[in-house]
Amino acid sequence: MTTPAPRRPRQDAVDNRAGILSAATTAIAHDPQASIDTIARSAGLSRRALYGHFADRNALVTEIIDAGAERFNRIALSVTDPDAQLALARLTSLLWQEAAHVQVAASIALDDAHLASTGKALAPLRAAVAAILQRGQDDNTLRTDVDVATLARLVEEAARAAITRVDAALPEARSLAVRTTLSMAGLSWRETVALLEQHPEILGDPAADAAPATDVER
Amino acid sequence: MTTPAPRRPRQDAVDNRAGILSAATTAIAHDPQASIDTIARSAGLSRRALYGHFADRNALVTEIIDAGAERFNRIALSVTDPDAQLALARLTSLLWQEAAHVQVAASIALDDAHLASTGKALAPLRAAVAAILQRGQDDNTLRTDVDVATLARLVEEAARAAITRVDAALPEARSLAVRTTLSMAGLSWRETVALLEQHPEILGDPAADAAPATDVER
DNA sequence: AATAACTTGCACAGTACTGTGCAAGTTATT
DNA sequence: AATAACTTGCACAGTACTGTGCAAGTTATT
Repeated sequence: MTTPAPRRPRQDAVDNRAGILSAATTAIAHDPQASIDTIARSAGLSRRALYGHFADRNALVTEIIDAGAERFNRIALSVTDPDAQLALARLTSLLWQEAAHVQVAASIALDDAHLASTGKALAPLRAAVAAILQRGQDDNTLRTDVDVATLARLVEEAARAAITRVDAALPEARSLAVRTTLSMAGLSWRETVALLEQHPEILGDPAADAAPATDVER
Repeated sequence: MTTPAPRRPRQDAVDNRAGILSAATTAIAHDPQASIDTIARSAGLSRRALYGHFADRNALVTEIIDAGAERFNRIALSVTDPDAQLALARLTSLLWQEAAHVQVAASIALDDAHLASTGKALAPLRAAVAAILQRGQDDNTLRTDVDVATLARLVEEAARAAITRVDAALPEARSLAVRTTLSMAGLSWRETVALLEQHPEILGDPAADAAPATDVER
């Protein structure tokens, strides 16, 4: 006998799998301990069907973490401003756009059960942040009263607070996240406001082209 | 028949009750979902005995929240500096001393199950913080690019981050908590360092009376 | 010394899950 | 139209708890 026809997965199954991941992302962002039943039902499936797509809860959570982490790490690599203040501002602004996924990371990252795997997945992002902060300390554009490792943690927490504890629907939410992060990095609020006025493209304002002194490479 | 002799509780029972509260404070700070068994055993008692002192898990948690909140609220009332920057610095410094209790509050406050009761208990503290921030915005000594309510949340999160995410055993932990809070309130890190140099008593350093210009950088 | 107060250990009922097996259905693909 | 792939619903075993009752033991207080 030959190999049994290797048919590829049915389209509805592919969609359902994606639906589960999406539902789980939302549900877990809301409550890291959301039950399998809650997730399955909010994806329009039975609990039993979910186990046809994921071996167990951990497999599902791991896949969400990895997917989210990959987006973050990709963003981190895309930020290349030599100026540390600008780099930190741009990174925060870009990450904010991924708010839904960031919230998952924020929730799971605080969950002891997955601390280790989350940490590994986010390593590139954290390395990028540490590099930016180190650069800023070296040329004295960011605070030097805290060592880089501690500063990285504080900046991460500040960003997390701004993203998870402020209504993302507010028009100034994104700007607030950026200003919060820069505050934690040592700038006064006036410096931060001035910086963002000089670089309106950081906040992705489409009507910001006509701004006075915009001269940043693309 | 007369009333059955109203004897007061035995000393060992009083001690055990206090021991449970103390063990629960520590355990819950570490993990808000710590089980009754874990708490009872770490207090050196059986799970069954704990139920002799508290009706259920909620009664225990409520008592911890209320006790912690009372300490915080008392501290908040004791801070009377007219200068908003100083007031915020002193408040943070004093609260930091209650680290163990702060950590419980930090953990429980993030726990949806007790969000409401924690909020009610901490209302006086939050009102005091809001008053300080409002004062600082009125006389332009704190940032005015964020409304008071949002700023209060961000400052609270910054303090929480500095207290829970940094090793409290480090000698500079307390100073760090204060600097973090002031950063979030809009000051640059240099302004913060200067403020603390001018008011060494805020950090409660006993040998800081004569200190002219202690270098904070390392 | 007497005794009320307290603690322990065990059994038990209840809750809220996770993960698996299986038969009976439904649906996409060939 | 045939069929492999998928989903459902149900039953079941297992885990990790919470909270209660009760008998037997221990300890502080009178």
